Amino acid sequence: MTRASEALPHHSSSYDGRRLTPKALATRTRIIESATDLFANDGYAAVTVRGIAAETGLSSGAIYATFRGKADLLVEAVRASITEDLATLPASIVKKTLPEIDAYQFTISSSARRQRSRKLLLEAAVAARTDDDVRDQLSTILQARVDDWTAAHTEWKRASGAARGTDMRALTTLLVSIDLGMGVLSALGVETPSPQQSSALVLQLMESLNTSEPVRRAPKRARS
Amino acid sequence: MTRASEALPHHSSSYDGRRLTPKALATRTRIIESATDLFANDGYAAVTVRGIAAETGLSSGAIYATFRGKADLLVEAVRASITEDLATLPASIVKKTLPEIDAYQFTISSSARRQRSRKLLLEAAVAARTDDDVRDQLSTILQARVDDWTAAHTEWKRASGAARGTDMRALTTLLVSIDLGMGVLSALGVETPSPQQSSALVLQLMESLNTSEPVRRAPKRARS
Amino acid sequence: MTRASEALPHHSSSYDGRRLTPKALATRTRIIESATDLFANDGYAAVTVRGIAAETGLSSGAIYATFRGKADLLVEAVRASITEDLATLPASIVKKTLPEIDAYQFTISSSARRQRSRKLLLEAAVAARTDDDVRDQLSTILQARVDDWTAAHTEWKRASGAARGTDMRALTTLLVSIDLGMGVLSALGVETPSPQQSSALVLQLMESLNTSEPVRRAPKRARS
Amino acid sequence: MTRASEALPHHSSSYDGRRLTPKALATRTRIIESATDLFANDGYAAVTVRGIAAETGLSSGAIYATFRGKADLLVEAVRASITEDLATLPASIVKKTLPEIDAYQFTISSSARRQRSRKLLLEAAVAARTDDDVRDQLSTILQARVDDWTAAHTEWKRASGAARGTDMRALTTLLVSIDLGMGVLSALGVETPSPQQSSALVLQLMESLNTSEPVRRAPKRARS
DNA sequence: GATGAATGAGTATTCATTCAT
DNA sequence: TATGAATGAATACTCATTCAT
Repeated sequence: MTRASEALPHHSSSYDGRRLTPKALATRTRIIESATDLFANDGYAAVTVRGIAAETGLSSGAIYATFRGKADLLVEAVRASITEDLATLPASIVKKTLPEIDAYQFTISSSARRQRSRKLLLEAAVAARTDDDVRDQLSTILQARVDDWTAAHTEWKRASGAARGTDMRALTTLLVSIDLGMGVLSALGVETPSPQQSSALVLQLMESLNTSEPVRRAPKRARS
Repeated sequence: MTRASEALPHHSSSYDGRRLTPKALATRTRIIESATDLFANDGYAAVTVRGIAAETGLSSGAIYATFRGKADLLVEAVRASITEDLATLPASIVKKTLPEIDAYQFTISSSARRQRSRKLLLEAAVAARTDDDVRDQLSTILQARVDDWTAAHTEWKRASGAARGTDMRALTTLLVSIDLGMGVLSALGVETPSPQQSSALVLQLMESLNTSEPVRRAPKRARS
Repeated sequence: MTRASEALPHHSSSYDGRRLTPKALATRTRIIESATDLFANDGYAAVTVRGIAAETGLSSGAIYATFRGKADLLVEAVRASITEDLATLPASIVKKTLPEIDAYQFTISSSARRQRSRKLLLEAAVAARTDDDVRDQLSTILQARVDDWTAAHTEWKRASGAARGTDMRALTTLLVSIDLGMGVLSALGVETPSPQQSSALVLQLMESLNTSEPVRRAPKRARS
Repeated sequence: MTRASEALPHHSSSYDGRRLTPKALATRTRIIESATDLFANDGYAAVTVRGIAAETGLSSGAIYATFRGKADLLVEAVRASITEDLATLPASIVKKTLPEIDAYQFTISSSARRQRSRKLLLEAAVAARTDDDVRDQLSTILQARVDDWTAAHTEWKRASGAARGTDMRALTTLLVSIDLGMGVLSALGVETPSPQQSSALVLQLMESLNTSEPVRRAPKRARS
């Protein structure tokens, strides 16, 4: 009876996709794409809602009919970006060993897509520091991603018998950190290693987990 | 595009320290300290020049007598923070091996000082993305630091004969990235490994550079 | 200056009721009812056309099929409210004397219906200050009501021989003013007299018109 | 030590006047005067902060250096208006009896000053309905004024022995209501009595309190 | 009749920065 | 050096209204 559907725009944008007119969904997608580009290139703070609207070919009001506001848009941009990232690898995933996959991530790390994603995450991190709501949402999204990746590494550990004594969550987080950290350095104008170099180092780290004793127990004579 | 670029006669704040009355220097230091705290805690964008002034016990106008503007203040805060970071370790540097020092960095990575520094750098990175002038200055400051650290690793490589075939700049950058990347994850509300875990992993990576063949040449059969 | 003045073909909403399908009439009535509630409770400025639509179970577009716009809705809400007010008393009108009726109005002045009406009129008054079209329409509606009431008092004066020298329009207006003025005070958070007290004072005023000489002629020695 | 004086603009504007640079005070007064005019003439909702600034010959930022915002400005405008109203009568207050003073208020009720004040109060009342903070502040200001006036009437009652059985607060509130109510009618485009007529009616009401028995006790046979 | 996606004008508010004192 | 009053540009967000379907 109460068709509050219009008055209170869905705005639970967190998971939507269903319950949206095809038209509305298309608009939503278009807006997210524009927003992602702008946030990543110009920086969250410097981007204007009007700018996003213009880029999308809409009026600023249209943005607010679909998203709660600029912050919500950022969160959704991150969500979409993460989702897309995951959907991008599959092709080679089955055929290689996990360490190779990890290393592969760095090989492609200079691709436009990956860079955009990394920049976006950087902007999101800073926005999250000030906006609790953003932080909470991003936390959920990203933690889930790390969890998935951790599970993959745990499975790899079990199957290969490698990395005895190494915490897979720590390892996974560290790998993600490297990627993000390079994004920070890059933003700061510091030279970062080439994809090949990063990739090689990461592979080396992963390999070392197979052979060497867990460092933890005998850090002093580890090399003897 | 470059904002704070107009050269005002009385401050080339980039390298100052000389040419300032003790009183002025004290004021300058106090301002930087307040600014660093605020930028790190509340975020660069959210911090107000007036807020910094208030925190320091000055009027906003007084800030502009010492710094070119908010952006300049950020750069100087980073410079001071970096300088302080370096001055903090020395004590133990001579007595341990480089890998242990690297690992040590992560051990103390949860100290208030280090966290503040990491947060500041995160804010700086994002600000640098929008402000070319900031980026240029920070680039110089940080590149120098990485260079120093790289030199230390290169020396270690030479002395220990370890890490054949590994690019020391890449390694150094990677180590710094891990630290910064964890700062990003932390800001995003994602759990990060404990200092012990990070430290152990890093040590393991460093150790592996001694034993194993350089991964680069034979990535496919690296573990055989 | 006159905003809602453009004459759209299908609604001269001013006097409608005829020329509408039963269904349309029902919708119209429902909308007015919702609008009245919202305007009175939340204030004209704070109420949204979409909010009214949602409350009514319609889309905002539907409102515009029936009313020229928000302002028109306000006018119609007032018209309906006034009409209803008049229809509410009749029962006792014949049995009591006019002064008693006047006093009675204040007795019931705290009823939900009366309060809503008073609040609506307050909002309307302020809206009318800015919107000439609204003002003109409300003026017509309300002036007519005061005229009716004035006529009743004039008849009473003639019949009872009371209130010699007193202008009945002035008296009527004053009685209405008291009611509205209390609404203003109430909105301002100022305590207003109880219905009993107001009622008693009004009755006393009316009574005084019977006994005392018209004050007008001898204001100076009035109390001697 | 903390000179937060600049960072947190005084903003306790409620009672200020002291602790303000002469210059600042002058600015403050000028702003209030402009705001009062605009609010009264164009209506609170229709008035723009920029408009007030322009009228005052300042930038919009200057307004916010002195007032919390538009709402605060409204409250202060009312406070100033009330204060000024009180300061305007004194001349004749001592020489006349209270009823005559009450009546006098209506005589001058068409003066520009009084009209402006009444319009302002009307706008304030409507704003108060939506903004609790405004309501609370206005409530305090106006309640105090009614209290003062009530005290005067109570004293008059005691001294003259008049108005036995009549609640002086109720009477006072009613007198104020009449004034405000006429403002509402006027805004609604309804004719209001001339100052003379209003004045005469009020005087008559007041006089009746002297002679007649309190209506309260014998409402039923009041006309017999 | 109704829907709801889209418009786009309108505005309060913030804040880095300047400058007369 | 310091103050703090003043500037004025910049922007997120709201909402009455329209119109293709």
